[in-house]
Parts: sequence; structure tokens; C-alpha cells
Amino acid sequence: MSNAKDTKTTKKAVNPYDCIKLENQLCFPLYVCSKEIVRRYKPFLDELGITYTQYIAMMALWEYGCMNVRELGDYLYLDSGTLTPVLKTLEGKGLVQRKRCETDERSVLVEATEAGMALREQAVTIPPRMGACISLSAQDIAELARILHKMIGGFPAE
Amino acid sequence: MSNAKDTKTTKKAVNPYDCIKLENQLCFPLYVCSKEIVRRYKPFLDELGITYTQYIAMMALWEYGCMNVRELGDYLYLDSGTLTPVLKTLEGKGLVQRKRCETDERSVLVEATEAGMALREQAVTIPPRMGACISLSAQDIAELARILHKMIGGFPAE
DNA sequence: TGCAATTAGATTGTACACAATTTATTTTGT
DNA sequence: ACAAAATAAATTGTGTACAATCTAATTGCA
Repeated sequence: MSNAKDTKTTKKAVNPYDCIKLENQLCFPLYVCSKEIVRRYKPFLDELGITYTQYIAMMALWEYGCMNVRELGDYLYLDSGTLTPVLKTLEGKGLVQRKRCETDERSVLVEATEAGMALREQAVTIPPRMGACISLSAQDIAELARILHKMIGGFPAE
Repeated sequence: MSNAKDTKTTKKAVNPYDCIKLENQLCFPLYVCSKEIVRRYKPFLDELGITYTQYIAMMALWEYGCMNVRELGDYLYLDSGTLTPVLKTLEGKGLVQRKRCETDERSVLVEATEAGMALREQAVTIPPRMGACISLSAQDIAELARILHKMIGGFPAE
């Protein structure tokens, strides 16, 4: 019966490149899942006439009401370089209103318009329909959510 | 002691909009984690002079050698609209070679050049350094990988 | 054989993402 | 009070992503 040392010495030689095999990366399946899910949202979001990025911006505004661009960006993990054109597009569609904050002219306050709020009625039908493309058990989904939130909370500060 | 029916009837009323709260979406933490990890690759990839998309393309070529664009795209979940410019950029950097397949002129074969293969020596230093920004236990990482692969394998065919 | 259907890659157009910079405004420290 | 530092958005430039379309080459099959 082999002891620990034997087990080690008889182990197959480790490929020095194993660590950069695509299949051994954590980032790659994350990247693929994220893209694939966003892509599969498209047919549903087309019904609402918005994109995925516009959708998560609306979700934040539906839930939290008026916010400035920085707060929205902190929440969505998006910077002003991304948000400014997204919010201008949503404004063009009549779904949000943008206005300078009166007490701090640097800030731009963003809020869903009446039409923007009304869009939520259609949006509620999306998550149950999207469920069909997620082939995970309720337990796996909960586990996945737990781990992802842990990862997000654990990124080193910059 | 309340029975099942009581438990149900005394439960707090469910908010009809719960299902479109950002925090209840699975897609959003996936999207955030993916973006955040790719973003944190940047300083390391800058040393190699390539982007994340170029990096995963090189990983595939390092591991599997010569491939046509479709095969590479199948592997990376990217279409020719994304890959063509990425591969032309890598070709411009002298890291890959592109040439029409002789037996099927529709195909373009892609292969890492000598310089492209040499880049792998630098690339092996990235995964261990990236580990510092993933705050998960080995068990959580394994669990996350398992669930993500399950999700990828389970997307409905189109 | 010959032509319709398929396949492969490139192109076009739209929409992010983000780093870096710029402009305007506000806050801080003296 | 006021100049320097900090903050908030917007702008600019580069690089994806992907749907839709286009062109060329190959296959299938009547």
C-alpha cells in the first residue's frame, strides 16, 4: 500500500501549461455564461424595445427611484462612459428623465418617466420565460447566486 | 401550531415586482463577475500586449494548434463578426498566422506563430497572480465551475 | 451534370465597456 | 476668502459582441 510520498512520486507528470488551458480557467465559463444569457434575453427585450444594459438600468430605477449617474453606476458596476449614452438613449425613448441636480450642478439625476414605470408591467413577464433557458435545479441556482455574490463582495479594493 | 394552509395565508404579501428586482436576477451577478474579472486581467494582459478576447483565442490555439475560424468560434462562443477583427489584430502583432485552407477555400486556418507560442511562457504567470482577486475557497471555486459548466451544457439548442 | 441549398468567412451597423482625458462644479485646508 | 484638491459627467478612442447581410466556395440531389 502506497504512502503519501509514493502517491506523489507515482503521480503522472503535471503539464506546466495546465494552468492556462481554457478548460481550467474560471473566467472563461463565467464569460460564456454571461454573454449567452444576455444574448438569450434579446428576443424578450426586443418586445420592450430596449437592450440588456438599458434593462438593468431600468430595473435599478424601478426599484430605487431617482438616482444620480454615479450612484446608478456604483450599483450597476458601469462608469459614466457607458451610462451617459445609455441614459441618453433611454431619455430619447421617453423612458427616463435626466436633469441637473439643483443643489449640486455636477450631478445629473435620473428617474423613470411614467412610460418608463409602465414598462415594468411588461418586464415582469420576462424572468419566468427566461427560466426556460436555465437548466439548473433550484438548489444549484441558489448555490450559484451565493458564490457569485461572495465573489463580487470579495474583489480587492482598488 | 399553524398548518400548511395557515402558513400560507399568514405569509407577508409577495411584491409582484420581486421577480424583476436586480438583486433577484441570476443574470446580473454573472454579468458583473464576468466583467469585473475580465477588467482585472487587464494589467496582466497589458504585459503581454493583448486583450482578454485575444488571450482566450491564444489559449485555444496554444492548446489545440491549427483550427479554422468556425472551430475556434465554436470553442470560444464567438462568431466571425467578432473573431475576424480579433484574429487580424493578432496577425498584425505577429502572434498568429491566417491562411486559406487548400482543400476548402472557404475555410481560413489559424495557427499560433513561433512568437505566439513563445508568449505562452509569459502567460503561465497570469493565473496564479489572478488568484489574488478571487476570494473564494477551493470548494466554492470547484462548485462554481461545476454549476457554470452545467449551465453552459444546458442552454437550449437554437 | 447542374442548380438549389448549405457552409465559411467577411462586412456592416448598432450598442456597449472601459481607460484616459476634459470641463465644470464643489469642497477643503489655510 | 481662495487656491488646490476632489468630485461628477461627458467626451474620446479602442476593442469587442452580435445580428443581419453579402460573397464565394462546396455539397446534395433530382
